[in-house]
Amino acid sequence: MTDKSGAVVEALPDTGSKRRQIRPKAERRQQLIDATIRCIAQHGLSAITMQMVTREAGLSVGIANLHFESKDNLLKETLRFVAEEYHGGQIEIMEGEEIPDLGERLDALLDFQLGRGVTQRQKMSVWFAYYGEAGARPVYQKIVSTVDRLAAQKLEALFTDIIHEGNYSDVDARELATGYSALIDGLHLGLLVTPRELSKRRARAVAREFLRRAFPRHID
Amino acid sequence: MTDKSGAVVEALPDTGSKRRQIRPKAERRQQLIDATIRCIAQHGLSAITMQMVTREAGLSVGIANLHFESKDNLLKETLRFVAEEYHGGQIEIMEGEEIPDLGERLDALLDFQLGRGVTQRQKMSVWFAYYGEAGARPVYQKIVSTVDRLAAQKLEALFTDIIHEGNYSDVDARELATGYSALIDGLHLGLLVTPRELSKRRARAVAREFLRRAFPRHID
DNA sequence: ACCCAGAATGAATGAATGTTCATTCTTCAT
DNA sequence: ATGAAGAATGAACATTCATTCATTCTGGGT
Repeated sequence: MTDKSGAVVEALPDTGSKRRQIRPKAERRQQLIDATIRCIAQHGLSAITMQMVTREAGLSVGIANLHFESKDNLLKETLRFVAEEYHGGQIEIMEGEEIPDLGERLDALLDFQLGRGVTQRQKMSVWFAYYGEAGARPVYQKIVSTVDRLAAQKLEALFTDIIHEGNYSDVDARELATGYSALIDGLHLGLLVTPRELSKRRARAVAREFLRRAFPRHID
Repeated sequence: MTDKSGAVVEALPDTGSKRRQIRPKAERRQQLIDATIRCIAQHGLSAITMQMVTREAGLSVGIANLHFESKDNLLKETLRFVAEEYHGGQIEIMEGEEIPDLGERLDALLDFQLGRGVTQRQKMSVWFAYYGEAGARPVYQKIVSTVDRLAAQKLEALFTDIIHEGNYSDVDARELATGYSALIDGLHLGLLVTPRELSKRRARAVAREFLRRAFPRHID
């Protein structure tokens, strides 16, 4: 009825192609997940809207409910993707036989955990946005727990190997693995919330020092 | 017009007193902040509504905008309160001369950081809910940074004293303080997201082991 | 060249939410 | 006892958002 607010939607300034394109379902899903990640990083999980995400993806609003059945589901799948990407990368390094030397493998792990890919603000924002909601949403807890547990086991196994190889005494692999994981999480948090106080370089130095104290004959 | 949905609001089941009460501004503000904390813990920062908060506080909806000018402001003030409570508690222990022995002071700090008060799910949920949004909201970053910086300085000072007293060599107070803070944050995160994998007891053991490695003559 | 399965669109809808403000009520100084 | 200051209320309003679905369009198979 109200013609007053008839703002003309004439501009699709971003994507040059106005032509409608049909693409396979898997591709569209990934496109939407990627857009969701960018939106969460920029606006936060609580401010995100479907219009925001679909516009970021260069698609129409209806498509989100076509490929994901609801906003809730899109957010869930996005978390699953990010979690698997992060933990999958870790696991690949830890169990990969490509790096025979255990000390070097540790270094590679650290590089991955505090390197370019993971510590991009975008990824960290998404990561902690979900952690923030995890207290109230068991679904999120479950998704993270599942992949987290496997990574923790692999880390413990790697530490056990190193302890054996270096004849380190007075060191508990499980406890050390818990501590190292927590340290990395905490450093990510510091990089996100107080980037002024904690540079990426210093974060790496701190983590490396932790490992050096535990495994002096493998690091440095 | 629609009489159909005329649900009779007859029940105020929670608080027995139906009588309107006038209380000083400061008290009402705290009442609302406390209710906000409980709501965030239970429903998450992104699901919170003003009706939820004011009902939890046992007050009417209008009062929130009377004492805080907007929802945004209420959330901001709630973060400020939680941040100051946590960091204030730490600082009090660290600079307090009540505990002359430095090793015992460290232990007291650890008790506070991983003890009953702080690691209640309620408080942790709130803490990380805001961290999650910090990436997208500079206001939150600033509030946390301000109090965080002071606590970091006090911790570094305490570590410096301990290093001096114990003649520890090959230890950098600043780096160690960064690592310890990150470790504690990471353990809080673990307690929140994967409580099944990480018990409070084990979290304390992990943190204590970190300190013991650094200051063996002060801890244990 | 033609057709049609189903991918993509976006205006419309209804529900939910933050904010306002006219009104009611409480308290206390007088 | 009385009046005024202002604390508290909650129905009403305007806005925003997730979801729907009638319609349009595309591309491959024949």
